[in-house]
Amino acid sequence: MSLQDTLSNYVKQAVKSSFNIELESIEFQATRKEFAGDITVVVFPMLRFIKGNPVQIGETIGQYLVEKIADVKAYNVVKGFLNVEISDSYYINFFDGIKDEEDFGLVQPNTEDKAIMVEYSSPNTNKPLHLGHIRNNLLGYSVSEILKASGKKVYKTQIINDRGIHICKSMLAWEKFGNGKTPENTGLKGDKLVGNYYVKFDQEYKKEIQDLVAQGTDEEVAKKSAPILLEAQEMLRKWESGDKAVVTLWEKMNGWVYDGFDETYKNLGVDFDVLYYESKTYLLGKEFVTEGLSSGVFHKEDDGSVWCDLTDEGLDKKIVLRADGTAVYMTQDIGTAIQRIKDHPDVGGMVYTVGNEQDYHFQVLFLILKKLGFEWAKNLYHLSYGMVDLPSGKMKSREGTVVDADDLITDMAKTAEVISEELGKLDGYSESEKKELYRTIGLGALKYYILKVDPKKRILFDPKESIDFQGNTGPFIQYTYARIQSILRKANLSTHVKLSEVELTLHEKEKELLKQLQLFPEVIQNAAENHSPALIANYTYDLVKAFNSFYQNVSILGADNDNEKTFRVQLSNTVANTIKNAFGLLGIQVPERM
RNA sequence: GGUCGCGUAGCUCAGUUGGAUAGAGCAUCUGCCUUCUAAGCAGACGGUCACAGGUUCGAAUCCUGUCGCGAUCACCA
Repeated sequence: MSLQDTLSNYVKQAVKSSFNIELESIEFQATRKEFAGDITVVVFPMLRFIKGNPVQIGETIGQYLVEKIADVKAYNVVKGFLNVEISDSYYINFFDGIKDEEDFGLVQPNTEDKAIMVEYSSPNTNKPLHLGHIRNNLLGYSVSEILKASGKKVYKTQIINDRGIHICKSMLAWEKFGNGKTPENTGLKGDKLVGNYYVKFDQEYKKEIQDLVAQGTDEEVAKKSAPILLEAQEMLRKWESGDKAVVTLWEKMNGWVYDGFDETYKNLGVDFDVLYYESKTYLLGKEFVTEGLSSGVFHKEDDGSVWCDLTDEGLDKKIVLRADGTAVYMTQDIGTAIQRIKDHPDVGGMVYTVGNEQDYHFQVLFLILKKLGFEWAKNLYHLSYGMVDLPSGKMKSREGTVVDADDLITDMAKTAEVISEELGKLDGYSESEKKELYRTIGLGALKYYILKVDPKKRILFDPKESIDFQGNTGPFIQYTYARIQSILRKANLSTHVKLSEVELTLHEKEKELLKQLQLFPEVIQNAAENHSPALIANYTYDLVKAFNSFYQNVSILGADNDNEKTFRVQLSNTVANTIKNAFGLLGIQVPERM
């Protein structure tokens, strides 16, 4: 039983015996630094039930706790706050329990529980990944890992948007202007090559509009009648009817893009368990529209289009099938969701990592699925995140104002290299070791920078200002981990002392560290419930701050006696493991030296 | 205009179920490298928690309104 539960029980008993009142719950908080004590019972909420002076009530409870609980050393009351001091032995016992647990805080997946499917990335196959995708990927991957660590089975998935007019645009431009260029004969990454033709299409399209306008055509008409656009639309029709040549081209170019994406995913350190392709799912969902029609969830307009009326829920009407009977985005998403559950019957809920511009879409989608009567529909969560904007405004791939994912990763490694060279700590390492290290540090900086902020908030990214490596950053935490490894290398950890059987007085800083460590399992559960890697990042930073303060002010290797030394080395080791576990949840590696 | 989200130090961000005097980093300034890695530590400076009401023992946090920023309101995806 946790300390808080124990205390809670005894506080209730104290109130029962002194005031003859049954309290349902007790409020706790960490004691502020300026007061003596470790944990604080807030008396104010009890005033609702107990009439009296909060200080007096606090005193009464405090006395009871000291008498009944061995680990409660002392107490003091300030206004309505009962500060309770916990004995060192409690912390030492706790530490004895976890110090050999490599996986402290992480829970094995419970196979009884329903699994969760997490969708993220979901790119279009006509252009390379950019900074916005990086945020998406890091969030989705990290939330998956956090859910796993909280005891859930997780499937990582994505829906690849491999069809549609935008794909045809790059295909058409390649056919017209590509001159047979391939990733092989140009050395270009496949997604980059294809992306170039998407930009090329847009340039041609704009040129044609200009020409038409110059000839006296109305601009709006020109936008719709530019020959290259008509050609692209024709290509889409051919694709949909299964035209051999078009489909072959489509397969070839998508293949290039997938190779490019795979490389980026690998560099980013993310992966997927199961893939869905829009080309295979876009026709799904229609049968459920029919079903929804008969059950009255949907209704048909005179022109044949099918709608879902959500005005009772405070939302609008939403179209679920076009008048010509073809599927829209919503139809496809309904179908895909149902298909996923069919394919994976153990899944009981899904998380969609998609930008906040689609908040409304997912609100409607979830509601429709609920109305269609699916049990799992109540366990759907839209992990909505803010855009990553540049100082110049939005990123637009067509206009080339994007921060490319691959370039950014390379730049980060380069910055790590410059800083490392300045500090000159890596002398004696081979070039390949150094290179690997720069990558780890650069990626650590990038990932932490993105994940430490609340997903809901939009991020302003200034490419001119490089991401920091000092302070609340990934490299700072990685650095602390590397330093602990250095301690462990120099200390001989062979002595296995059971700390609870040894006389040991805790230093103030050590106690702070232990308190911080204790929180880790709780933080993981919290992060899983809130789908927020930021909680893990900020926790890790606090832990590292506490360790650094300890490290700087307390000699670890030069302790007064062997027991003290063993304890401090073990404590450092446990902190290192916790950092590693926490960073694992963020997908960040920790280097042994740096 | 309707709906949703955000607004905390000069900048970037934390702030648990409403709790004590609002917390970090960057930047600026002061100390600390002959001791386990100074990508560090200790400290100083910096706040009308956008604004105005309300709820209560107590509000950055909950409610209402106003302002600012963003997103969204397609038979696009």
